[in-house]
Amino acid sequence: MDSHTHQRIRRDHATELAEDYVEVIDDIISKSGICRAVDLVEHFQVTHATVSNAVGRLVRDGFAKSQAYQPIELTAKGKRLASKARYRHETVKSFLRRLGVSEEAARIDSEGIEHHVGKETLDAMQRVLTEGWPAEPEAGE
Amino acid sequence: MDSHTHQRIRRDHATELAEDYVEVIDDIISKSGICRAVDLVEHFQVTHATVSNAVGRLVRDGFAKSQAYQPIELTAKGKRLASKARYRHETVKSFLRRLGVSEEAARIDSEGIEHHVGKETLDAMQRVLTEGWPAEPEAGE
DNA sequence: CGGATAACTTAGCCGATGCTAAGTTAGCAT
DNA sequence: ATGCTAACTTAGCATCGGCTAAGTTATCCG
Repeated sequence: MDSHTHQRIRRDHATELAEDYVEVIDDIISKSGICRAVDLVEHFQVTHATVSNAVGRLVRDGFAKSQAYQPIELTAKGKRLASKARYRHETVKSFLRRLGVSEEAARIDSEGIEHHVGKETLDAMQRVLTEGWPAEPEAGE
Repeated sequence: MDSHTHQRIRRDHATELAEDYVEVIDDIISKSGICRAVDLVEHFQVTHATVSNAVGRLVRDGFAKSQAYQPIELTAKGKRLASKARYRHETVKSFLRRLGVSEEAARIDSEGIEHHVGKETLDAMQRVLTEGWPAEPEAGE
């Protein structure tokens, strides 16, 4: 295992929460028009203070815009991240369903897995969804 | 998405580093007889101080034993966690290889994914490795 | 045996992500 | 219009996982 792997994992962790947030914010805006902090409080089951901090980081990093006591909006950059995250998330979840995993387990595991799936793996999963399983390496039993 | 999912993900994160550490410690002990902090420094590409803190948490949580300036050992609990982690890790990596992902990408992605794979998903991956792909849902196109 | 050097620990810092408690603002209802 | 309540922010704290810098211990070599 090379020396860069763990550094990549640490870097992934740093953006995970941002991805989760923008994905959920985008979702809530699609469904109900606006996204308030209280919606995120409910969704993530954390306190208002935690959401306030997290949204502050999103704004600082250019993913969201917000004025005090006003609904949260995404920047273009935030929307791009959201749709990338959603694509990965849905691909992983559909793939797990296709693998035979239950809806419940696929929902839970895809949340955790989506942030660690590189392009190659994602493409392989997508290929299964559109073209079926790859060939067996041997004459199968 | 239910309210417990993100709490589970947060809980997973808390044990991720412990899993990575015990897995690597166990590995190094298998290969060279003893595991020193400096081996972990090299492996994870972090400083001695970071390793010292991390090992302190492992000891505190009952996964490892260590005396100052002495090699690190695993407790029975630590060894159990290590072999669980290794099994998951290898299953995920082999599964990705079978999916057609390159050795390099499988190695990297399996590192991140292994911590988020529940029993059901793990079993499904294992089944593919031993029995081949599941049936297609429809008459394929 | 006595140093030099490598290995390790400790102290103190930072940022991320969580919390509680307390203060502020917005918005509705009377 | 005033006041209540819900929504939000701010302050201050903890833990984790990084870091640097400085101190301590072990070990090996001459």
